Amino acid sequence: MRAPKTKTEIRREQIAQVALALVARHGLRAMNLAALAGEVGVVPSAIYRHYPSKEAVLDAVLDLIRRRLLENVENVRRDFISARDRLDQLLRRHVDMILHNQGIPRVVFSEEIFGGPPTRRRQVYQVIEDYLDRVANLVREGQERGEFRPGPPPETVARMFLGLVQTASVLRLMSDGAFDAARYRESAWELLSEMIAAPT
Amino acid sequence: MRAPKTKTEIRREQIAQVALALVARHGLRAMNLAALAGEVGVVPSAIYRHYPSKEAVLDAVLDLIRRRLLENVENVRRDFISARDRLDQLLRRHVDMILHNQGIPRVVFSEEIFGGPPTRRRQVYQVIEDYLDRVANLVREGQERGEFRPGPPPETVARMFLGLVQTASVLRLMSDGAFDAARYRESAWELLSEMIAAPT
DNA sequence: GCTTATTGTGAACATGTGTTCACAATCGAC
DNA sequence: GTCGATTGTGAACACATGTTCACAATAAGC
Repeated sequence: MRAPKTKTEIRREQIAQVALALVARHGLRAMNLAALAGEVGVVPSAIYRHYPSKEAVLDAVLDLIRRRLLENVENVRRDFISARDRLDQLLRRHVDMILHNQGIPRVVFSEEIFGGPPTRRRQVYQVIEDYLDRVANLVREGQERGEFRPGPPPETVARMFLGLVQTASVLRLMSDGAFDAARYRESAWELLSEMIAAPT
Repeated sequence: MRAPKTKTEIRREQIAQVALALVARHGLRAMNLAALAGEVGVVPSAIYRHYPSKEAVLDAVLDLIRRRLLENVENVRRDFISARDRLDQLLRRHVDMILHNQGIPRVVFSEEIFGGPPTRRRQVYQVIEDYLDRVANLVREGQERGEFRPGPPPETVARMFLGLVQTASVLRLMSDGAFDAARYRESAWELLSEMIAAPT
């Protein structure tokens, strides 16, 4: 049973997506060439027709993640006006995304990232910083409009925001899904939004 | 150059500590038997005189981490009275500990934990839950004493507390030490403590 | 339809790493 | 000091995994 020949652009995309899905289900370690090729329906050496190395596949996966993260911010900007709504919805979507695709935190916090070449670490750090910047901007705008009180540094709030997602995803992963991430998000957001809100 | 014979209890302890240090410096992947044995000053197969497997060494490392984490809570309880001081100091010490020994987050969030046998994941989850319980208790006591306002659920506050540490440690790791974790802790704690404080 | 570039295959190779085992050195009890 | 138990050594093994390469099948251009 030979796999049908497919144009390399399409295969590249397919491989990246399958890779992300693999990581989501069983961790980065499960993203080995045997499993990856198997899931694609191809033999391991065929991967090298489309990527020069496994490292390159990982890069593609990281790019996939980057795009999805920043896309969330843009969508929220488009769909909502008030800073509070935007943050609320962004948190909601970010947590949802991570619950449905645990590959993202698994990749971002993985050994291969920390232990790998410094280039990759910087690359991932850049993605996170980008994301943090945009969240901080949402906060800053809210302060300028008088929705939020001016005291809290937007960068700090953005990082605490990220902390909520991190905690939710780690506890979820650790507890085998038993941890109720949605409820935690709700409860924590109530406190966080109250913390930054303008006094009534 | 033959290594001196050492009683197994001492070697066991030594191996666990060296293992944790190795992870701290270069990630869990660096904790392989070659490096581990080399650092101990022994040949790889000698490790098996003291541990039945590498898995068992990891277990010992986890136990080391568990002890250090809970020890922090106890010390803070002993040294301070007010709930606010206790939380402040605990956060301070926890962040310090992680900055000085990044092996801890590296182990706790690593692939080997998530991907390994469910037993180990539950074991780590238990440690985190224990820790969260104790932090929640500090918060609860503060509320009962009137130091903190009664609204915020102690469990949520405890998880947000953990989120601060997580974010600090991840950003620190990612940025190659450039991220100023101490300043973030300070800034975030100011917001968090204000959030839970009793109205003046 | 023929040619050429592209994609897929299977086998082999290199490497890193956990583990076992027979043997040697050393320590402790008597 | 002798003897048995404990600890350390070196070599070999098993296994997973990334990678290469010669060859086969297929798609695309003319």
